[in-house]
Amino acid sequence: MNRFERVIEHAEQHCNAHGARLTVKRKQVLAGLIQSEKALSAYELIDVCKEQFGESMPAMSVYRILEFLEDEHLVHKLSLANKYVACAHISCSHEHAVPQFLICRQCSKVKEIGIKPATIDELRESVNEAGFKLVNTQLEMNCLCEGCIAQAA
Amino acid sequence: MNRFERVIEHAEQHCNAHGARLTVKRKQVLAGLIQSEKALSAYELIDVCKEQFGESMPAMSVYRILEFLEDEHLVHKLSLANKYVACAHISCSHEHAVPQFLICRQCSKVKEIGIKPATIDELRESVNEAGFKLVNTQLEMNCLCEGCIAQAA
DNA sequence: AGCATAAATGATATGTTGTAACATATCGTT
DNA sequence: AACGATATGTTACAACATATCATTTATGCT
Repeated sequence: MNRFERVIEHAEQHCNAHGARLTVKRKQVLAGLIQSEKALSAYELIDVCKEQFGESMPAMSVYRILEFLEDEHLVHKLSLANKYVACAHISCSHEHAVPQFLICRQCSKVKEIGIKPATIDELRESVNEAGFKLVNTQLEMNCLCEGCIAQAA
Repeated sequence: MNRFERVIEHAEQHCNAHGARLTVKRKQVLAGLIQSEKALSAYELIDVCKEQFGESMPAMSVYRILEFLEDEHLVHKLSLANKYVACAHISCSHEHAVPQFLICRQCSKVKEIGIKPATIDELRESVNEAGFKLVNTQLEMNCLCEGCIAQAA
């Protein structure tokens, strides 16, 4: 069983564990995201599904499915780019912290990282000083990835 | 001269200083943003301009003007919310650092803050460790503002 | 002033992202 | 089989954004 299959397997077990159903369509959308290895817009995902599974996939369905997958923490929405990316830790057993995302503006490759809690605390402190409260600590940052840096040089 | 007029005055001088033209339309768009005191979408801004100046303002013009105002650092685009906000420091004389934004998800009020350079450095360090490079340090964070927190309580 | 040029705006069309509302299909239970 | 609950399909449209070409307005030059 390769890495991809293991991740899907994990996702399935995760859903089964609390009565959520990872249906065929949902599995296709998740698979499309995982295999593309980068952030995709909902409409790009439609194209990927068409290519890979020959199935028409209405926009509405994709959005609904993405919402389901988000609720299951299998997918993250990147508001900064209006794109969606598979969670990098589907097959990890440990509890997940709220992640931070580095988004390559050139190629949409995404790295999901965990910033040091101390740094996050400092950020939260700055926010509190301004009289606001963070609703979550999901940070999204516009970056360039290694590959695109090398290419630019 | 009230605060609003002073800011517009500053914006005008800023543009004149390097041959950029703060035309009537551009001034209206900027004024609309400043007076609303929160982030507005381009289309909300069209409505504001219609109300305040009775002028029709095609979407295309608003986007062009927003782009101009961004280039002049008079306006910031908030990608997290697809909205635009007037720079909070138009009438400051000091050099501007790249700002960070706290966006109230309830009411679109925005606070422009400067996070401690040390914290930003730590963030950048985390990004570098992941093999990425920040293209800028404009952070946008989903928050609740004081007013909306009070209301929710 | 008159003219050439560039900058700004207008007008129209279209692309992209996302949702509302209602219809149909599928699954699980009794 | 009948029912309720969940999932998906269909259509239409709202909201956000850009492309392209025409027209108008400002500016510099002779």
